[in-house]
Amino acid sequence: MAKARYHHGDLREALLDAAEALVRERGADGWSLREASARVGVSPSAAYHHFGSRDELVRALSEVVLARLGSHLRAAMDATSGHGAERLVACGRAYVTWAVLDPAVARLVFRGGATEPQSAVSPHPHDVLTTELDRLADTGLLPPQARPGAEFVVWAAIHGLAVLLIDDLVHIDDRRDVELQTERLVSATLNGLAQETAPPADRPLPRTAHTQRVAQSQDAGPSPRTFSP
Amino acid sequence: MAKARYHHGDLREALLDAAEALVRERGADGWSLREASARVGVSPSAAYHHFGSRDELVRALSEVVLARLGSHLRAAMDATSGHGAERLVACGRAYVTWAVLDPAVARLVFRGGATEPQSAVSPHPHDVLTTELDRLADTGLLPPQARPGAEFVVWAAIHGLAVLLIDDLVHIDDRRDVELQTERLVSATLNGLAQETAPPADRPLPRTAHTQRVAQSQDAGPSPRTFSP
DNA sequence: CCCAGATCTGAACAGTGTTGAGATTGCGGT
DNA sequence: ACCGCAATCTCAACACTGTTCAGATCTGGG
Repeated sequence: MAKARYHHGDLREALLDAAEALVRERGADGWSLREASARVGVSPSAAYHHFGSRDELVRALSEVVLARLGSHLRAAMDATSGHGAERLVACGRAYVTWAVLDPAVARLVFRGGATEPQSAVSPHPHDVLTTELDRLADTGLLPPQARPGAEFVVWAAIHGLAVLLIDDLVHIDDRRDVELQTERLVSATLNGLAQETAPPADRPLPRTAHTQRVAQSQDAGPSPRTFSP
Repeated sequence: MAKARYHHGDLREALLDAAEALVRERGADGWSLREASARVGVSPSAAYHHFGSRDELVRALSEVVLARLGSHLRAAMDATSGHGAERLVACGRAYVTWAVLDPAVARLVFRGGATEPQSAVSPHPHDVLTTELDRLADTGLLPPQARPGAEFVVWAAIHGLAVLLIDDLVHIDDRRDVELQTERLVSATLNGLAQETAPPADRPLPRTAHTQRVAQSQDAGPSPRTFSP
């Protein structure tokens, strides 16, 4: 392979791959830029022609993996023959199982924080959830008054279980038990939402970090990113 | 203040305080052991007489903060005049609000991972949740068949929202809206649990990382900490 | 063919966690 | 009151980190 070449060819991609492998081997924080560069066979400073900093590498990797997770979720749902709620349960199961099977990478991605607004993380897991809940509302399985913002309730539940597991705050030995627990969680959440009557008039609508430009053009005012304590 | 003294007096506590302040100022990872030592007025190596490593400092700090969160939750529940579900809603509100108001420290603690089994994190947030759900089951608001493991469902939901917010994956501008979203989440989860019929016979019971010695003496076999993929 | 610009190297900088040898101190026993 | 021992802290050093920058090397388009 083009090893002795002065120009690498596709160093950017190679660094992303090496970083991902290192995360998997040594944990989300147990690796260095220099190590990834060395593994690719390149000097440490070469990386700075493709990423402005180590953090930028991490963000780029996060976006790649997040998009992969998105299509994984979609595929898991489509592989289900079930109707209605079963698809959403499959989605949650895929989400949690994915995190548990690749905990280091999951930690990195979930902790990566907000991705760039213009970044094309597609399909974003949140969007997958959103379209599925739309489907449930159309089917009538989810009453219309419970639909707005329901994706955040479901996402919080699923994400919470995944994070509790990969951070070792909760421990489940068997993989099958992880799935059972996830199914219970999603079912309970969905049933709870279905039971909702009229929402309060001022129910808040959260925003995802990967907001698209469309939403930006609507509200001109600068949206504060922090609370005033 | 004993400043020029060779022996500090209570360096361990001082380092914990300095570290917490640094986390709050510069983020969960934006500080160094050396910086904390310098702020306390002590050489970097002095810290190693109280903590085996930087990670050990972080773990110790996590346990302190986690215990503080536990009693904060208990206090928030006791401050509620409401009966039944309202107490649990107050607990969730306190959990999420606490995280959002001190995001850097919350990140550190939640990411700290499993605390030492013998560590006396008391009261642990998970235990607060557990006893409250016991109360709900006793009152009859939560059917008995839904009780086992219900704390993990509720915890996952609450924790998920908190983590999504502090990691900037979801954004809610106003603090009041955070509370409203939390209330919806807890109510929905609890209602969903209340609707549960008989559970599957082999429903898994997760374990918290802060397992107490009692549980250890029951099962003699070594409990594997990882899944086999 | 040739050279502008992208790409990579090498050496350097400040800062990090961690270690080990020695200085300083407080405390319990005589 | 003293001594010695163990706890506590300092100092200097190690290997390693992210990052910068001047210069070497390659590549594609005129």
